[in-house]
Amino acid sequence: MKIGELARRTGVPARMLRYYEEQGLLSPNRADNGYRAYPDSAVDRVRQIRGLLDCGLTTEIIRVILPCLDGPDHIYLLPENLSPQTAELLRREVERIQQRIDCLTRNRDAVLAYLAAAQSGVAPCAGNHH
Amino acid sequence: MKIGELARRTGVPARMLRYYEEQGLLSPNRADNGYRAYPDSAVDRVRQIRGLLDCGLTTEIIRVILPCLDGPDHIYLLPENLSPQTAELLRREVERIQQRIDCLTRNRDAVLAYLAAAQSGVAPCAGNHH
DNA sequence: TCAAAGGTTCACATTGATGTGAGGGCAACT
DNA sequence: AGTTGCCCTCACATCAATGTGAACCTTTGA
Repeated sequence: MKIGELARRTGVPARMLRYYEEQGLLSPNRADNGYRAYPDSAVDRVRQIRGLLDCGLTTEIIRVILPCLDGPDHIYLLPENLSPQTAELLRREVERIQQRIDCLTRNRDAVLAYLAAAQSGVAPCAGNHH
Repeated sequence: MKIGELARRTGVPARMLRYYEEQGLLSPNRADNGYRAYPDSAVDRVRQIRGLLDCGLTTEIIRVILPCLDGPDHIYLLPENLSPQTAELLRREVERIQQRIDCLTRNRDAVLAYLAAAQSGVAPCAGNHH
């Protein structure tokens, strides 16, 4: 598929798709005319990228962890693909992801608790003095 | 405590503490000489802010959810503090936080699976062809 | 008293992710 | 053929978060 359709199907501006390519996150083929040709799988991949970006990961980090997401099925674990350094980097990144999950979970629960308290009419000093 | 100590204790540069104040996330008192005076609780608050920033939230959103984090104990739910619009905004934000959690969890698991597969020597098509 | 350390404001620079537009080629349809 | 729409590259602008430094005042300690 061409860039416009991918943009439509993902909601991500074509400008960003080109940017992600520049950052090494996408590698579309080129048609004879120079147009980018994306496989169908690109839709999911772009969604992955956007999700991770929204979670505060940088393109640099995403580039490292993206190869892990092609499913653990057809892994092609060349030693140069997963050097000990890369593995260590990945472990560290999992650590940081876990911290983010914990942080978000804590804050989600706090906000939910706040909303619940508010909704159950625990409004002490103003508003509903009947 | 003064800004330098808060910076030391949180690892956040003083510049950023002033910026967070400008964004309405911190409101230190001022001493007679004009120096900012932070309460001890500021340490935790700054950690909250940093955590949420790292998770991709903006200062604008953090400003909205920060009041929820002072513990559901001493909530002072004035109606102007939690208007229906604010409540709705909070619910929507919880939604987005949940999406982030899901995304991070999925990706964490994928990376872990990848690492596990790599470590258990499942390197199919290259490297160890004996 | 003098110097060093740390505080203040103000302002400009940078970085990463994005917006926007110019200038030009390719493709499809009337 | 000409128009419309999509693609290309290149470049400059923007925005939020952050770095950096100047110019100046306050506290601290030799």
